[in-house]
Amino acid sequence: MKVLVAEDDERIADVLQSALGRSGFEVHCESDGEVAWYRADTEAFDAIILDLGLPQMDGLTVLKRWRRQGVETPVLILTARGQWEERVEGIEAGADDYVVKPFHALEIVARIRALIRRSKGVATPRIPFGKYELDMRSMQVTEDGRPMDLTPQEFRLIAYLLHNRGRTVSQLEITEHIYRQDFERESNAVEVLVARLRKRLGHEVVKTRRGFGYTLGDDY
Amino acid sequence: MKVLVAEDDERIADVLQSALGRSGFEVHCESDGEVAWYRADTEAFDAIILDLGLPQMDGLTVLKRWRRQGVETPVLILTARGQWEERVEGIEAGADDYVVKPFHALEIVARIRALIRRSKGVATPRIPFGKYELDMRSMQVTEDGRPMDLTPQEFRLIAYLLHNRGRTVSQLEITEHIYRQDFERESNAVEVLVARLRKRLGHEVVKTRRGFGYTLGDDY
DNA sequence: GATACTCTGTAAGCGTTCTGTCAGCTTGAA
DNA sequence: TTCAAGCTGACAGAACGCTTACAGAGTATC
Repeated sequence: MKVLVAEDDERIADVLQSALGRSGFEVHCESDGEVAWYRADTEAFDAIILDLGLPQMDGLTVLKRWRRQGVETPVLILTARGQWEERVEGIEAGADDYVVKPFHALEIVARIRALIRRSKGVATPRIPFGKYELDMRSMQVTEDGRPMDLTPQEFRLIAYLLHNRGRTVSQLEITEHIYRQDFERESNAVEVLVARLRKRLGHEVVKTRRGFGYTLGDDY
Repeated sequence: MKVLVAEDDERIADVLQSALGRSGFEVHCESDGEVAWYRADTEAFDAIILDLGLPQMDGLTVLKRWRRQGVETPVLILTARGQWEERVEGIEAGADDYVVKPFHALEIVARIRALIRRSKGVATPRIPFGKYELDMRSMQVTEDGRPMDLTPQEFRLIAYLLHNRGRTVSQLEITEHIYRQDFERESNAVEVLVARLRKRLGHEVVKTRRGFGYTLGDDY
């Protein structure tokens, strides 16, 4: 699950990033309102955490523009204590939930989970695929209930594929989502990783689309 | 889709070329401002990525000249972190979007996609045609929902035709948009490619206009 | 600390698929 | 009917992805 955190206070952003990251979310932070707007306009996030007091373009404006352009991603807004007018405006502008600062990071995690669950119409922390099941909370894949020992990289790959069911994801996209930013592009690391994942879960789990990338197999 | 990358830093140019190339774009690089200006003035690109700090003729000048001469191709400018004056000037000079260095290559790809989508007036990344549907995001063509396995080149061709619905596109134009820069012009590769696409989607999908080029079939 | 083990990226070799080339054929316009 | 434009099938080189072996980094164990 990919979450966008639009927050200019670096301390808060760090706390959110770490809390969400530990809970298995892929977190992307932006501190500038206009940049945040662009990103959610061009990339598919599963949820957005939006601070209303952002530089360049304030949160409310950003939110209104998203909704006007058809961005339906659930948005949780952060407001300062006592600013109830902001909350009202936020909800009217299309926010799905709000949290008042200061907050417990875990509360945010819980609410984001709930938002995503509602928006997808599914209980998301556990994703079944074939005879397997991926559990984002415990960061494990189980086969008929028995836990399988995937390596961290393997887990990230299958999680990413499962979260992008029905799409074909390119090697480049995989690289950018599960590797460091400065990662060597000409390497065949992704191919090797796919091979290793297949060795564990069966060859059909990941389907190759030559020249395009990879998808989940038809039965998953 | 043909994209011009005007960037003098060879490392950055390489990263962009590879990222865009893998995402199905036809990429042409120029490191010199004046040459870049000339190319976009004389050739039809679908989008341009422009570094503002170019030798010979700086990016802003290039951009202004294009706009003055009626070049309407969407332009995404690259600026160094913190140079917000540059961004403002760029937007005022007619840029459609900007990205701050350093950036994720995939972000550029997403934004270029969005720019092209907007400039062509195609609201959604999914374009239905007959019983088929083309999805630019997942890079797939589906028939009644079932995915078809087109090769990368076949996919680029049908995508280009769909983006130019109602027009007849010449073989030369196709060559310029979906092949490498240095591609041999006397080859009959386009004819072969059209034949292969027809074999997959049915003969009527692409109509030949002898002496002029190809269009989508009447029913599409 | 030494040793063994796991994880993960690199590199080389191989098979498969893709795609441009070519030669011969068909089609359509004048 | 003629002839250039376009079509088609065979082929071969290139591109792409898979596999395997290996090595360095990190971690656990004693």
